[in-house]
Amino acid sequence: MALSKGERTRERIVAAAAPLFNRRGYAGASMSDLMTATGLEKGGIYRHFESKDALALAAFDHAVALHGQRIRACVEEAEGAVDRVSALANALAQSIDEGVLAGGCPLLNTAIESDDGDDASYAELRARTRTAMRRLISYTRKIIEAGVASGELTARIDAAAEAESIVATLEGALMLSKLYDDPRYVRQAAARVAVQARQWAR
Amino acid sequence: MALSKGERTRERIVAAAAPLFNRRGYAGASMSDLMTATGLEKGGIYRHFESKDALALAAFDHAVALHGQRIRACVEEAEGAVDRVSALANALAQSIDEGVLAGGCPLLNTAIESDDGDDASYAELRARTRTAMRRLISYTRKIIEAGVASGELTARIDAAAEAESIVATLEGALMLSKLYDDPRYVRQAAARVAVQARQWAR
Amino acid sequence: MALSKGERTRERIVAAAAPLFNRRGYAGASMSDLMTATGLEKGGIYRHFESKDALALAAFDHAVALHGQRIRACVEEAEGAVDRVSALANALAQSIDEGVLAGGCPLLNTAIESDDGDDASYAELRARTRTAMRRLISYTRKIIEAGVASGELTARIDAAAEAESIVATLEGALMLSKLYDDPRYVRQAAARVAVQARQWAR
Amino acid sequence: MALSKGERTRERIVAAAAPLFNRRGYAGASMSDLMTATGLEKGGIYRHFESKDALALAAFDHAVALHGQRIRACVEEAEGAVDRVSALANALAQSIDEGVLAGGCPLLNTAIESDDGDDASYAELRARTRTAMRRLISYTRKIIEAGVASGELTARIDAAAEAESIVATLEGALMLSKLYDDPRYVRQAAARVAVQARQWAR
DNA sequence: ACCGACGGGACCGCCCGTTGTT
DNA sequence: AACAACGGGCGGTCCCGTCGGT
Repeated sequence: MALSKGERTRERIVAAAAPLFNRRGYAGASMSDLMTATGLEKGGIYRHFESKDALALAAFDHAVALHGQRIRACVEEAEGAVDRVSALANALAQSIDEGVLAGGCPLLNTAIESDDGDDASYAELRARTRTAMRRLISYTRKIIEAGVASGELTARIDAAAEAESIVATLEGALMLSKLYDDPRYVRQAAARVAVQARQWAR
Repeated sequence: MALSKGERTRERIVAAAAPLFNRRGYAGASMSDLMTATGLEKGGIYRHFESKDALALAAFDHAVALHGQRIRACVEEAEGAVDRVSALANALAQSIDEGVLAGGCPLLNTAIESDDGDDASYAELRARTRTAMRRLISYTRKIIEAGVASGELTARIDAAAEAESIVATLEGALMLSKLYDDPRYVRQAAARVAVQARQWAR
Repeated sequence: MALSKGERTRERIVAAAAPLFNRRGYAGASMSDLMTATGLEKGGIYRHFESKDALALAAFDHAVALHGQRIRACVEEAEGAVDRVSALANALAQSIDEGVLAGGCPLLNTAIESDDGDDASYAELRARTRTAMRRLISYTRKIIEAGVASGELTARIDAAAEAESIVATLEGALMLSKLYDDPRYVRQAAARVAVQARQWAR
Repeated sequence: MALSKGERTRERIVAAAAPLFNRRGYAGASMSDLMTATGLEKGGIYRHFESKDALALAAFDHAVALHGQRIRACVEEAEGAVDRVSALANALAQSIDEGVLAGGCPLLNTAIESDDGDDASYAELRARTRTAMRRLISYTRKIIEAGVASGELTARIDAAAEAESIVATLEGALMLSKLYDDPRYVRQAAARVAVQARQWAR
């Protein structure tokens, strides 16, 4: 399918910018960094994005899309709610692996960086983070609800609350794993989520 | 009074800088911000700190100390492992309340901001965050262990793993509450931790 | 035309910076001074030089090149060792003339300013000054040696020592002329050098 | 004899400031440097000098006095114009020795640093340098004149011109010795001066 | 007599963004 | 479509000097 040269360049820029923003943060990544990462001069970048903010948003969307795709891919390989919940936990846990998206889970990073209520330039980034996080929680909830509907999981659980808890636990564990540069924390958290899912199945 | 004028000013600066750094991040808070926050000119600040980095570290230590004191105070009011674990969860959950320390839990914030391995200026901040987080987890573990030792809690649990899980869950929930500006997430997480602690008591 | 716009601007900056550094010294000339001298904003200058140091080095090289060219031009007009030595002395003496290079002999200035052993930022400047001075002395020596070889000058003189002495005398006299804003000292020194050269010819 | 405590401190400051200014230059030595060199706080220094300029002038005078005393002491040990001229040359050559006055001959240094005609703050320093240099040349001239008057030296020489030439040569050689961190240049220059003085005696 | 606290300003370096120019 | 040149401004740091205190 035909992307024009300009569109391909745009994609290249976004793909190069995403890990950079994810590692250094939106404010921490400079146009200089982006220039070296993309191999383009400033003019070349500004041709495709009207501002650094606009590029940051595109890069964030790209990162979130990658992140979401990987999670959905893992989940859809599994069958049944228990396995799917486990798969989702494992997939989220893999966010720390370099190679997936350098810098870890973009939702976590952006949620923390863009939390300053005053700053206007973060508003849109924050809004998108909220939406993406909502989607992640909602996706988790639907997996649980499907399990309940099919009878695989007990009806006594509150799917919405459990979904929030799962995401919170995993993101918190991701933070610890990043802090200590040690995957143990997320792995353990993912294992716990899997255990709990199995308990819901009894 | 034991503090000289300079020492008092130093404390004032640190006290004013701590929430600023905690909200805007270490890189995001500028010396200009610090000047307006402290009411001092740049020269006055640099009299007490040899660099912005040094001030940031002092402010971080201050924030962590405040954070830790508040938690310990809550915990020590409670009796018994179950209540103490619940108290700790509630105390951590209060980190989002403005008024305690604007900007939320400093450990969470710094862990995320200082995660770029390359940056040399973050190294010390990161090291201190690790130590402080280790202490928080360790403190939690000791509460559980004391409960096990006294027979209040079942010996079947792995205190270290549970402590890590509790902290991860609460920090992850703090992130969600900050993202959505809604205390619901942390409150729910704290409630869950309390429920689980009660289950260990049976 | 062989120079691009950027290269021309770079030359303009160097040409404007050279007399400024030569007059005020490397540390004494500020970026503000350079901005007004070049008519560019800081951003425009930093486009062409990565630091003030780099610009200072380029300006020094430029000054030395100008200085050397003028001397060589004077010397090459003369025939015979005696006249050439005299021409070199006169050319060096002209270093004080404003219009040639404001601020006097760059070798003298830089040798004095960059003499603090501790300062790292002066190291390269100092190294280049040494090289340039070595070249000046060496150039003088070769003129004398050529005179000896052709039989014009007596073989009893030590060309290397005489070259050093000539340069030392002229530079010292330049210093006096600058101090008193009076060309008498260098003129007299140049005259002496010429007299001595004539004595070598007998 | 009785100097008050304040006067002694003042002397201490000047003695500590002199080598510092001589090495780093007037502008290059900061009040911070002076504080560490003197062991005093800023307030302690400004109690005795109304400005950095005033201290610099006092330090310059001190340096020049030291310098002059050493030279006169060397000269007065010698008898006869030839030996005295040689002694003066040797004494001046010793200016490069650390331990005498770190940073070399203060006249040379100040003459070069304060040569920017525009700068008002250098005016007084420059004026004093002129006076001190005039004195040095004049002192040299008088030694020669005394030799002529006593019949030790030929009357065919122009004492004033020879004095200027001697000082110029030695200062120029000092510059070379400082540049290359090699006493050879000044030593050779001093030897040449001695040889010439002996020729005047025939 | 000396210390310590602070102000206000200048320093260099880097930032992001715009505008000609290939 | 991309580069290269440049503007204007803010970043942290260090400067010199004053002034209240001891």
